[in-house]
Amino acid sequence: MPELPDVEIYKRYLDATALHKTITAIEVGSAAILRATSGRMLAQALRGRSMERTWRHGKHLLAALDDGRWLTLHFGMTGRLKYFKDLKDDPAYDRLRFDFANGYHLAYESRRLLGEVGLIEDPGAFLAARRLGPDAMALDRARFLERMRGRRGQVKSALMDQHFLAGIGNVYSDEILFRARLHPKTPVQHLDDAQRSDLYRAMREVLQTAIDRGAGRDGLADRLPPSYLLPHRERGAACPRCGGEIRTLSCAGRTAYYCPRCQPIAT
DNA sequence: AGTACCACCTGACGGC
DNA sequence: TGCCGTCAGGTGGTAC
Repeated sequence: MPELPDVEIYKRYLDATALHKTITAIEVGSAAILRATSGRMLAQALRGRSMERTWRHGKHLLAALDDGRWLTLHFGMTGRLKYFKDLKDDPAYDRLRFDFANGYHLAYESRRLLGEVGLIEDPGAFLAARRLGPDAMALDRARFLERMRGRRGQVKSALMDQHFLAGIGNVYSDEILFRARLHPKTPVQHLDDAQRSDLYRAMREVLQTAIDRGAGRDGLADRLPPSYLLPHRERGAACPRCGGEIRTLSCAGRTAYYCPRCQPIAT
């Protein structure tokens, strides 16, 4: 479930491995992840190029090529990156493989084909076309509160709405609401100033902690503080705060996990 | 503007 | 054993 912290880790991984290396070829394992481009177009555009720097906005990872164009990577639900030397280490579900002049390879892996890789000219236009909201970690408190002022509906829906805020999905929104002690269905318009500030603080704390503890790699739940909901995010588990039973409900078409005692419904 | 629902996709899992 | 429905969840489209 690559959300903002996971994609941030992928960004750092790409920065540490694949930057400034000449691309000699690409191998398209599944054209389904290429929407607006084709394997042939992509191969032609990338051959001889290198990625020079990266940018993350929400769940999107953008890589600037040395000719001014940009590669866009979105990971859907199951996407990740793997840098490796020996082709026998090529992961299953490798959908797009970059081959570099140094003999190494970078695989864009995705079991379910819900992600997307593309080639664009202008990152600003790309983000605007998708009507993405500001990145959740790049947003200061004043701007967060300002956006919240015009918002109605369930607080969990707001956190997950990429047009409102970019980067938060189902899993981290549960954690943020748990830490802020807010019921997922609390109407935004019923939150007072103190609650909105708490929500902002919880959002930053959760996203930063997940980044610091190495999101995007297996076993994150074991590395998070035991007081977090994520290690206990399953039906029937005990709330790490009050010992009550973690419950689920349906919100914005997703399954939300929460503690009914710590996160009472506020109306 | 916000919500509900569907589709996309693949693998895991429980029921029978 | 093996078939089948359901679920996982990010996104985008549609209808209301």
